[in-house]
Amino acid sequence: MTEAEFLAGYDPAAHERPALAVDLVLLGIQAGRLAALLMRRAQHPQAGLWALPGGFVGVAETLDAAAGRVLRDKVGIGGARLEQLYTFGAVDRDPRMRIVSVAYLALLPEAAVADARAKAGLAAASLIVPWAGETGGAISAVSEDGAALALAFDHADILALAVKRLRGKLDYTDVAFALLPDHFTLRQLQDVHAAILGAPLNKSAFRRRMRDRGWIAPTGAREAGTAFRPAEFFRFDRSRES
Amino acid sequence: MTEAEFLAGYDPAAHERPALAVDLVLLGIQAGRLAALLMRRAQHPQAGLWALPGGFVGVAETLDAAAGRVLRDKVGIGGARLEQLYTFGAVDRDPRMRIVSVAYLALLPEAAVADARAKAGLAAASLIVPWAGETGGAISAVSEDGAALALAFDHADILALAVKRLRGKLDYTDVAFALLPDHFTLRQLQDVHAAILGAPLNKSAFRRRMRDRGWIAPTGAREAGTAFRPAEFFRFDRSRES
DNA sequence: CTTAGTTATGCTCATATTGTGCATAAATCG
DNA sequence: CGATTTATGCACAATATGAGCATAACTAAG
Repeated sequence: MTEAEFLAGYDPAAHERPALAVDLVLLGIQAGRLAALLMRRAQHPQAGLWALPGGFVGVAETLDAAAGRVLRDKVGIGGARLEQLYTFGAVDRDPRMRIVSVAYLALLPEAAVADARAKAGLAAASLIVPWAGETGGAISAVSEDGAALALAFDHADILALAVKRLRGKLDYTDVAFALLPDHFTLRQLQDVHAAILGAPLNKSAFRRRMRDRGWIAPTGAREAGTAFRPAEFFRFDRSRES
Repeated sequence: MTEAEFLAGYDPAAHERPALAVDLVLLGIQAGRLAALLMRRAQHPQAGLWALPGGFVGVAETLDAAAGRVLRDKVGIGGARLEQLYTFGAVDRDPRMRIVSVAYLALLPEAAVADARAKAGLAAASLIVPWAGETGGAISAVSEDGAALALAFDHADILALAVKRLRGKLDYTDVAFALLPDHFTLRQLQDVHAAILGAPLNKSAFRRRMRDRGWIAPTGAREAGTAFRPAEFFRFDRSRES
């Protein structure tokens, strides 16, 4: 049977379908560390556990649109860089029914992290991002007092994949700039890279590499109020992005 | 409203849901070039156009399982390396109804490509993989007589993304070995890389890089029947994969 | 006003990786 | 046996990265 025959003979209404949802991994920098924004589940199942914001996909709604709607309506953030991550389809990932979830990665500038935390039901969890060898170690979420947070459903897997994806794209895409304000110093940029990788970086080599790459342009402005030599502010030069 | 409230108040049966399908991009090497296996659509819509093999996801079936089932039942290949690629959710991507499709990448060794072509309804399309700058140019499919193939639905987008993903993973994962037989020469390995990248590679540098990486082990065996010095066969050394 | 303290920035040198070319090896074919 | 062709290893150049140091620029303490 060919695909065409199969599709022609298939009555979609006759079969039960999985439900389709989107889940958002909101990542940002907080206090110099990589942090995720999580919601505490108030009801069963998995009441009290921490979960990614999510919602079902409407029948006339794009996946990207569904992710944007969740970001706007549930997290209260208008714009952020959204990127599809992976689709999770384990049969028993939700105990209520079969839900296939398209995970999205949202990269928030530091100011948006603070904004979002002010909303009800949202809390930031610092992420422990160890650098255990090339591929990195296990990622775990801890609250501000250092206690490990239990995540609902398969959301720990989703979170771990998000951090790994972020790491992988870090040095050949512009993801780091999405976590920074418009103007930033080279040190801030380096700190973001180090937070994502979970490892310290060579200062000279990092600066040289970033400048040679041509993605950043000096603004001429300088930091103020520091007790030492002020650093120059740079901005992301989108025009020279490869 | 929190996520928990939303989910609790949501009656999944009350809303119309998108249908969920998987589509398979079958990539392999044929005559030294990167090729995709496509099916010609026999019926409307888009009759006569070329399409990726696909099928709907059962309500009690994992996404990976659905992809494996399509590979087995529609393509007739038992085992191949399957990897989730991206989920396509444009509202009008299928004119019949709303279908969200999880695209999978299947990497076939050269022998499996020939096997699969013997099955009814399957044909190989060579892929034009130009190297236009860093990110690569547009990917197009051509038949063996050189004519461009028109692809159904959004399958050209899916195909293009598959090749880009393959390119991106080429030099830090073992994807190339999935397209080769168990024993291969360094030249064969280089040809696979060149076919995927759409650009020639420096021979000395490539050999040195591959050997230094430690992923391949010499077998001691050599080519036979060549009109010149025979190359040594290597095998992929999975034990030293990072 | 001077000096200590701190970080920014640019420079140099050592090391590692990659690009490039060449010499030699090993097979077939005339 | 010599011509031809590709495989393999080596040497050198060019580039990228790691690491450290000298100087600059600011604040705060004295």
